Amino acid sequence: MALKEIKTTEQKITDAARKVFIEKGFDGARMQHIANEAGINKALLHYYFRSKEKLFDAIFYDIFRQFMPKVGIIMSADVPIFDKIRVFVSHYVDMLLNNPFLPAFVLHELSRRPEKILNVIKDTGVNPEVLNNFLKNEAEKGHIVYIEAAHLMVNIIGMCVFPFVGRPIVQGFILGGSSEKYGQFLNERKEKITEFVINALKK
Amino acid sequence: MALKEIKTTEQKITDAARKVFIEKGFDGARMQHIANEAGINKALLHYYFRSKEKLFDAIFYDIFRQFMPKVGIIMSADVPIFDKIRVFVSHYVDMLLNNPFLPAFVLHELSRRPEKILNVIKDTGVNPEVLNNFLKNEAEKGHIVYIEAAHLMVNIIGMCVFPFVGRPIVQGFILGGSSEKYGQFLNERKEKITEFVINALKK
DNA sequence: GTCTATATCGGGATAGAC
DNA sequence: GTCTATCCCGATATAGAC
Repeated sequence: MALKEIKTTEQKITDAARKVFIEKGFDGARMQHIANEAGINKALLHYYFRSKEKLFDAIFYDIFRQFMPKVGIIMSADVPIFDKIRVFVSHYVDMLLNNPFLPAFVLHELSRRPEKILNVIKDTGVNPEVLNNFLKNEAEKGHIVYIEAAHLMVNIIGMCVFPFVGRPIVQGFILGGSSEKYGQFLNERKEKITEFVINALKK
Repeated sequence: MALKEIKTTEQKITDAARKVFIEKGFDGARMQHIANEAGINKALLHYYFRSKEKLFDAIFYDIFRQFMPKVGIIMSADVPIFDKIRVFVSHYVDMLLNNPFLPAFVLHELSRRPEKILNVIKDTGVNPEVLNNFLKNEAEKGHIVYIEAAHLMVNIIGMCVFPFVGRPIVQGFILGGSSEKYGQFLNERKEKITEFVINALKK
């Protein structure tokens, strides 16, 4: 964000909505709260977006895109497989560190209203076929053991996402409650995940 | 459930509450809906449990316990490490297959009200120290590469849970939308996860 | 475009009869 | 213990002045 920027009212609203929705979820969010956060009043929300639902839709797509890993882009780079993985995990975990509450929000809203995904399937495509062929190829060359793209992707994303979406469990149970330990744990994740995945793929 | 069982009203209520809360989340659930599901009326809900919040608390602990992996029990069995992992993943994924919407619910509610975890920290302890010592031991014997218990557990749980909590994404994007493919994918998970983890731990 | 005031309704909670 | 009827607040949404 630039320093002297002047936000339009619409931007103020969407910024506020984004924040409150992520924090509270659709059902838990209050229009009043969003208005306060934006420094305006409720009526204006409805002037710009006709309903809570429409306001939600207006922000959800962007949030979803942010959550969706940029698998395609990274995978198409012309670097060895292990480097691809390193780069992907590093980028993705960085995004999560900057938006720690994003995964819980996206996953919950999608679970509650799976239809929403239809509004959102556009250019967000992941195309596992490309990755699949690549993996097959690498396996034939003997660089890695064979694994289907879908399973590999779900494995990696699951490992990246869980510490965030399951923070209370990880911090409270696995790490004994300490918030410092949790921070430390997160810092180690990138490396640990990369290591783990690469080991799993080695012959 | 036995065939001729006679449910007490309280059981009818908690069963209904469990179902509706898991489906809709706390904020999305309606007392009316729960009453309908239980075949009674709203007033009776308040007669048994004084408030929505208290009703929620009454069911949440059990659900949470179900979600928490029984790491301790399985890990204390006197079998080789790879068998432990096999058994754990198998048990845990089976539970998820039987309760596919449970993880999204638990993770969302805990994220929204992390204090709730205090009500729930009782005998659910996981004790990673035991597992940690075990892993250290196995590593020293040269059976596996060393890995911290916390990271291993988070890795495994993340891989198990993500296909469920992220169903719309997995099915919609990674698998192209087909619900058959998704079912097939789930069936493969147990084996794929076990394989992946064991490979990652091998020297 | 932005505000205040208000309509409208849904949903949690209670009163009270049976 | 279980029901019907009702209270009452909070939240979305709209009307209308400026």
